[in-house]
Amino acid sequence: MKSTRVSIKDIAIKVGVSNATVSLVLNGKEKEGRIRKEVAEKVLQAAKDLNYEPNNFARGLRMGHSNTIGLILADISNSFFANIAFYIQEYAEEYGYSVIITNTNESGKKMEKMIHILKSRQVDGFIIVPTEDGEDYVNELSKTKTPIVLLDRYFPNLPISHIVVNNYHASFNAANLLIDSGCKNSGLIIYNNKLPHMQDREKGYMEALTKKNCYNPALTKKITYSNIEQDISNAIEELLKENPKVDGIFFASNSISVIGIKHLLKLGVRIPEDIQVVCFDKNDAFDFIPFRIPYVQQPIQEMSKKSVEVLMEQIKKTNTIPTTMEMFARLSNIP
Amino acid sequence: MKSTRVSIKDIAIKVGVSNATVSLVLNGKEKEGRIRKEVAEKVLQAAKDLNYEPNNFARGLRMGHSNTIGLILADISNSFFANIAFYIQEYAEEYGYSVIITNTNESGKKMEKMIHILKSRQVDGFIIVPTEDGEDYVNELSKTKTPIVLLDRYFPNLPISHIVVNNYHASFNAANLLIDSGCKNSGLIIYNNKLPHMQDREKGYMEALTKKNCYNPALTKKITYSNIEQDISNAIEELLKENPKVDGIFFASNSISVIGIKHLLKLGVRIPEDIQVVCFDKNDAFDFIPFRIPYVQQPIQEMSKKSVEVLMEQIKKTNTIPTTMEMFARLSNIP
DNA sequence: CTGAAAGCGCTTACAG
DNA sequence: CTGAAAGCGCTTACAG
Repeated sequence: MKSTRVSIKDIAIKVGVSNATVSLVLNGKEKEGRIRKEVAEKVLQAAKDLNYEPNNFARGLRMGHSNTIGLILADISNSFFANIAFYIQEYAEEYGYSVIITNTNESGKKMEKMIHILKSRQVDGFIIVPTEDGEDYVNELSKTKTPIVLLDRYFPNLPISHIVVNNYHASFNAANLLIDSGCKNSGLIIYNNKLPHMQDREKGYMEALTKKNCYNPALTKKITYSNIEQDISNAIEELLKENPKVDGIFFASNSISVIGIKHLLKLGVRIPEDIQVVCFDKNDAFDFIPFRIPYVQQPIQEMSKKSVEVLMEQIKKTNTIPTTMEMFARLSNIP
Repeated sequence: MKSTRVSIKDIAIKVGVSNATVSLVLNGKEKEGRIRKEVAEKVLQAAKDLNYEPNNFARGLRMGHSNTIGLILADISNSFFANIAFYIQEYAEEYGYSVIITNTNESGKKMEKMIHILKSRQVDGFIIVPTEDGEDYVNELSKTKTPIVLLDRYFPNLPISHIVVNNYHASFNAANLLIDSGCKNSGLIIYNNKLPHMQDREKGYMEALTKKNCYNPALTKKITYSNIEQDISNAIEELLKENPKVDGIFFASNSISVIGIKHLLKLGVRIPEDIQVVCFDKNDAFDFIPFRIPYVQQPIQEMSKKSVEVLMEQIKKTNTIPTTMEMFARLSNIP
């Protein structure tokens, strides 16, 4: 079913002026073209009467840009990223940009595919939460001089703008909260991921405990995203069986937290009496528990806002050097 | 920063053939054009070497379609809709379509704006979860013969395809579950929304209770989306204060459930000992509670799949009559 | 088997 | 103050 489209030409004919005049008026450039007021008003009226909608393809083809940014998320079902998507859309709109949201499920191959789809759709820039195995694709993309901002994660070897949280600092504080609350045998459940954002979380945790002489490497459990439920279940059981004295756990991501707490509760572990828990990122489900679970609160709104700002700067200017921004997270919901 | 674009022409020059030949090869139409194999291979190789990416604007302008569908959601932060977005994207991809996801926050004005944005981006069709006050905008849009599928909600007066759940039936069953579990004084917390999907939920609940002679209109509390937290808090307090015998509550939507349960727990109400609860839609947070909460499980994946299928049919064919599809939800997680 | 050419709907430098 | 015309990059009917 093809809808009958009204073009600039139709308006021009109806009003009895040229395409150029209509285009000028419709784009609010009456002054530049010094169009007479009466003409401008007639054009506007005709556009309304005919129910004119501009054709973005023609415009984009001519102008060479789309006023669209491509957002590549690693896991849209994760509420942390869902929130990011929401805010990025809000801020992009302020600049007159739309956002095409795509999802990779932490797969590099899927990321490559999404990059292609978005490129062919002529997005003016990318905001990417890259996957662990996606460095080459991001690098390839950046070689084409496309504006890119990496969000939440980054590749240390690529000179590409990125907005991240100081993960080391956040984890360091989270670990200290456990220690200060009396935990002598804290465990960590974290992704087996070589990207610095995850490495930093592990390092922050490790160094905090080491400083207080209570770091035990056996209590750090690495899990994979692709087998998250089973891996966490195993990790927790190992932690409890091998080390019956475990009295604290730091869950190093949003999805790990949700699944981790679920398993603890299922096993009848009392939080915080038996085991104290600190999480990375907030989750709505925390409201369902009759006790407070402290968490690392990332400045999601600020991060989203900045990523749009930095991207816009890159899109507008011809030559920008990469902008790196590190934000600080703070502990929240401390009992 | 404008990236240097490679066009079909560049390939044509490099290989020494015409634009037409390149285009034919690139679109896999060698046979139609009966291009020689050697030429085709050369073209393909050159495209690779030059890192060619097709320009969707030019293609869309010429072809008159975008291979993109616009998805208008009422509340992207609601996991029910977030899931729908995920599945629709997956299924659309199978047809070679991309999805632009937008959000209205239950505002009709915002919906109007999103329709305009998506139209100007030449989407080939719309999948819309409409807002209560959005009937006129949807009606206006449908007059332009644009393919539309309404999802989850619909307007009874508009002859537009829609995929919904049989809400009456689902609520009827949910109410009966409360009754069968021994509830004599059930309450309902539901949106004050005149759209049939919500009306049906109320009606199903009401009629189930009426049949068993235990319907008490005072125990039905209407709340608004815009003031959801406060309204639910008030509704629950009223329910408990005015009717100390309340022994069951049906929360008629996903977001109502989450907030409602949170408030019940905060007030120290024991579920299900003091009050039994049934919810519309599943929520991850349910996993955090050491008891089972039954819920109406909508076939999200099927609904998403069907909405894409129906939309594709409308896009492909010139004249289709509206398709209405009602699916059945079932009660899940019954203790 | 392949090329030349028109045209999709815009915007903009240029001419008047 | 306004119009005629070129051109963005593609696809396709037509001619050869």
